[in-house]
Amino acid sequence: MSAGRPREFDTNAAIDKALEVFKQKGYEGASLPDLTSAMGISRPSLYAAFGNKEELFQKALERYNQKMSESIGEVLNAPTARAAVEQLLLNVIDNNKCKGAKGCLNVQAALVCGDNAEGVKQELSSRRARIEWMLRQRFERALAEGDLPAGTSAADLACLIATVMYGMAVQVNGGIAPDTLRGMVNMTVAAIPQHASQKKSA
Amino acid sequence: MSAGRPREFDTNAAIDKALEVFKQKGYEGASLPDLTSAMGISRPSLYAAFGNKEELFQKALERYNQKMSESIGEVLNAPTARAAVEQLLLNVIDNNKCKGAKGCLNVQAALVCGDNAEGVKQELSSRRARIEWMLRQRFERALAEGDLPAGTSAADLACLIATVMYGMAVQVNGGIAPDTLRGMVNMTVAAIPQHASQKKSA
DNA sequence: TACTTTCTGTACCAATAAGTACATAAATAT
DNA sequence: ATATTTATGTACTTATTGGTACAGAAAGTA
Repeated sequence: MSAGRPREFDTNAAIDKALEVFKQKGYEGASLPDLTSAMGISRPSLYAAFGNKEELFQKALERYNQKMSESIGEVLNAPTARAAVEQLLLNVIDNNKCKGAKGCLNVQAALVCGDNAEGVKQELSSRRARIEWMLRQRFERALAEGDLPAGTSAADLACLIATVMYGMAVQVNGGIAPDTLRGMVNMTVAAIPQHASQKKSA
Repeated sequence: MSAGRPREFDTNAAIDKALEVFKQKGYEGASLPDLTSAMGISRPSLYAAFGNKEELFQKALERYNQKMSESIGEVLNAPTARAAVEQLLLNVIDNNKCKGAKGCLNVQAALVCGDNAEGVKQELSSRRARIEWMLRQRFERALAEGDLPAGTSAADLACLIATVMYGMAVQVNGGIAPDTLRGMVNMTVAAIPQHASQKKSA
């Protein structure tokens, strides 16, 4: 181990605590006292370990998106686009059932902000775009495999699913019981184009 | 006219200016200097005329939702649920084509916030619920009229359309070109249940 | 004209924001 | 044991936040 007094807290655990605060209050709404008290460390320790508030946020954001990408990547391995989307949206429901901050960091951390946080806002927008791109890739594959009917726009479908996901983040953030979203998830899944032969009657 | 020096600015015009700022930067992100400079009035004038920042916001919010309700109410007069939804979502696109702050005040003004703004956040949530309720009412009527197939859940459908609307707010706020949303609006409209006899082939 | 009422602008206040200086504590390296 | 390196906690600084006191200006009323 390198010389010097060892850090008394676990860096990743601290980041996870910070992530919760950012998710709950947003980037700007999370004050330094909010963060330090949740992380259980003093202000100078935070600065020593993470640089500053924005760098801390970026690290939390990176961690969040790493888990997110991994989870989505797994889900998109489902055999059909339809099954993948269903699991994707049901996961959103599940992830918001456990106690803790509700919603999606990529959506709500800085949807709007003061001038100082414009950079953060843009970063979030690009993170969302990345996820939308994953969806699109999956749908293009489905199209190539004949899983989705020819003529379907992978881009439009990806946009729809992403849009529904963002909307779900707003809904759960607003306090809706996650399970209440089940029905609308089913309708969304049903909206995915399929070949006439696959359609089941109501 | 009542005695005393007359106000040198138009109250409603000032509120509209404030509304733009709140839409762009959110309730907390909009600083007093941001507001006063946009409104073209001094800080004490703002306080004299509107009370304080939160009251000003509430007035802006009320104005926004008044226009919103009116517009949605009109759109929902369309003969079918499907036509109503289509126009509703196309209006979202149109409203974000003109320059100015993008998105929806009810969604982004305080999706997350510091402790002081919890009240505002809740108010926004209830404003959204009110709009969702309008949708639901319309769908229940459609159900009663046989416009929507029996067995359709008006609540779930209202939830879906509202969720898509919120998601669209996130999308346009993130900088997407409004027209890019056209395709996904079409898919959303196509997702509205209809009788088998009405379905047109792809 | 004098008086009252209300608005406007400068200049301020207390509270809080993010960020840091510095002395001290705790570890490793020699 | 001593020196070195790094972490910690108290206490501070500067900038900005929302909010206000107060003097002066502009109107109506008598």
